Amino acid sequence: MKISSMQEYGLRCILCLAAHKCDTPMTVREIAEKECLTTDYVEKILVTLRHAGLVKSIRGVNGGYVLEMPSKEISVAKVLESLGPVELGKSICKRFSGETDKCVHQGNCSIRPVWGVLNQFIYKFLSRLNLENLNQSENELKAEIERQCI
Amino acid sequence: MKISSMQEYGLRCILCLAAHKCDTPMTVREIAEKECLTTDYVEKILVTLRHAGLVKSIRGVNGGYVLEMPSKEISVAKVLESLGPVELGKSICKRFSGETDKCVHQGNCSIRPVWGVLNQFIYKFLSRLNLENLNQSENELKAEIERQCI
DNA sequence: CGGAATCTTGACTATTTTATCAGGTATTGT
DNA sequence: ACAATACCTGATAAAATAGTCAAGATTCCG
Repeated sequence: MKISSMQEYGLRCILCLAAHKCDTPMTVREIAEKECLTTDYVEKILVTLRHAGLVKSIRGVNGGYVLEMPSKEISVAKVLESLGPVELGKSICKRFSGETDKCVHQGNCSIRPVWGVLNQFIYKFLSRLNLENLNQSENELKAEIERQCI
Repeated sequence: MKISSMQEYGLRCILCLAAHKCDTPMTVREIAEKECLTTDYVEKILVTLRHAGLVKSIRGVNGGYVLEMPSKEISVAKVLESLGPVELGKSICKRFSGETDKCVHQGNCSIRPVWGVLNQFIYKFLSRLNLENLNQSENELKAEIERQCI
């Protein structure tokens, strides 16, 4: 059970933009240096985020990337979704091994509700969190989440 | 965000064993047929489950696999854990990209609590569920989970 | 005993996901 | 205009995951 590295790194990159207070856009190189990633990889991630409408690019000298909207309006769920699937069991029930072209449990699958409930919780949780929330110290955030969610 | 196919298929296979009421063990072939997987793949999965002490094998003619303990005592969490990681962000904070040998956010990572809370919820939830619970119709289970968990 | 049924193992191949590379295109400042 | 800066794109390489194959070991039964 894991998130893809694109999702994790993408979240970090966009968080970089959210934390960047200056008016000037942030270049790919700056983000890459901050996160210790290669510029090529950061590039790729940002292109995906741009296609999802979460960041926008400014070309030319002094160009770079900025958030498309205020950090408060960008939920973690949106960021992760744009970089890959967020639901847990979804892909499995669509991939089938060899012999049949539909899930053996089509009619009655007792595993489905397990993923269902988890997905619902995960999605709700990630939708409530936005980049502004994440833009505070680890301890503050932890406290806030625990107060709010448990 | 996804579970590995080994985890999904492994859960299905051990669920097969749990649902198998006869005294005789179930052969790899029978499980494979029921789940529409190849015998080789089922084999591989069962070996893993055996190493985790969740099933035991009986060799020779009339052999096969049986649960190592009553289905009530086997939690879904244990099954999934034995087949791969269950925690979400764990592997990411240990994999690093290229340039440094430790996480850039070591000291103060606001993403960590996000995975932390999710992991805690997921783990609790999957620990409460056992194979006996799953061994009922989709609708019954769904009702039970929703009553209990939300 | 001897062979059929069944598990056991490890190496191998295929597919998907990650990450890099290199060459291209757009924009801006001077 | 033009050179510098920075985004854009598609091909390719590397690594991880998924799935297959083949030969071996163990047990049962006649």
